[in-house]
Amino acid sequence: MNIGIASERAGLPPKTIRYYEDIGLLRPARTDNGYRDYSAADIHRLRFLQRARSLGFSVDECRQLLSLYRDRNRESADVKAIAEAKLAEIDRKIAELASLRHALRHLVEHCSGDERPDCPIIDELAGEGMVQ
Amino acid sequence: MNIGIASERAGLPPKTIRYYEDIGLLRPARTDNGYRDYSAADIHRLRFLQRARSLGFSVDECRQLLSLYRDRNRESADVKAIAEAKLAEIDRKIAELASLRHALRHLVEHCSGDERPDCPIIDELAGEGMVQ
DNA sequence: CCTTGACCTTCCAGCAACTGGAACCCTTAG
DNA sequence: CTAAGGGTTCCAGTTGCTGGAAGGTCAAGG
Repeated sequence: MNIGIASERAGLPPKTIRYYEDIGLLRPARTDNGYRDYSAADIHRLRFLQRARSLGFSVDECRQLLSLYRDRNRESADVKAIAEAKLAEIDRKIAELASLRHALRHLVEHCSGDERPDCPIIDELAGEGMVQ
Repeated sequence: MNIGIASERAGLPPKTIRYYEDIGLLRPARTDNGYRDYSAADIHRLRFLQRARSLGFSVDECRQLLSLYRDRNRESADVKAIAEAKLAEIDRKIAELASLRHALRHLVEHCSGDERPDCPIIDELAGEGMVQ
């Protein structure tokens, strides 16, 4: 199966698929003319990657998850640990964004947003504002 | 004032300050020996950048804000527009992370996390799970 | 048989926003 | 005189792709 079809089936752009091969996430066969030739198992692997990436796992975490996937003797705790670490990371990011949002919202609410030059947002950025 | 002191005063690493100069965000004087020489105004500018960056503005948005800062005839609406766009972007990111968190949380809760190999997280990633 | 177009290949560069490191210069204290 | 602790430049690497150039391959149509 050529990369175009694989791309459709996996829901990933061809460029991304080649990139994943470059960094060693999969190694499809080649036909005589040098074209990549994807098997059903390759597609499976690509879909696995697509799902894991869209769940926020880094490429390196995907690598770990793939090797756990192939390991018939894995302990589910190993997988859970990765997922939980990712969950904690997502929580941290959400908290950070929420606090950012809070500060920015405060500034925006105090700015008249008209044709006059007085602007509490600029004042705050310049270090003269009332928000710490 | 040397870059080390400027770094302390501005709360930015020297590397970052040099980088900001590289991309044209400021242009400090130089002393005879070639060292950068920061004025009080330079420090002010650096602190402005530090605050704006930590509020989530991109370097390019910082550039716009800086030019609005220097423009005595600016309209506060211009600044407010940038801040509001950033706020909307933050909201989008939070929503995306929240949905990610939801999906991941669901998976983690269904994984026993013990020494057995059965793992709903892996199953889902492999496309055999019950979560869409 | 030739061409056209849609594929495919490789490699190189660039995005954002720094960060690390090498190789070197300047200044000052012991 | 030397060593430490500044400073300088430039190059490379980070993450996860993405765009583009230059060229090979293949099937269909004139």
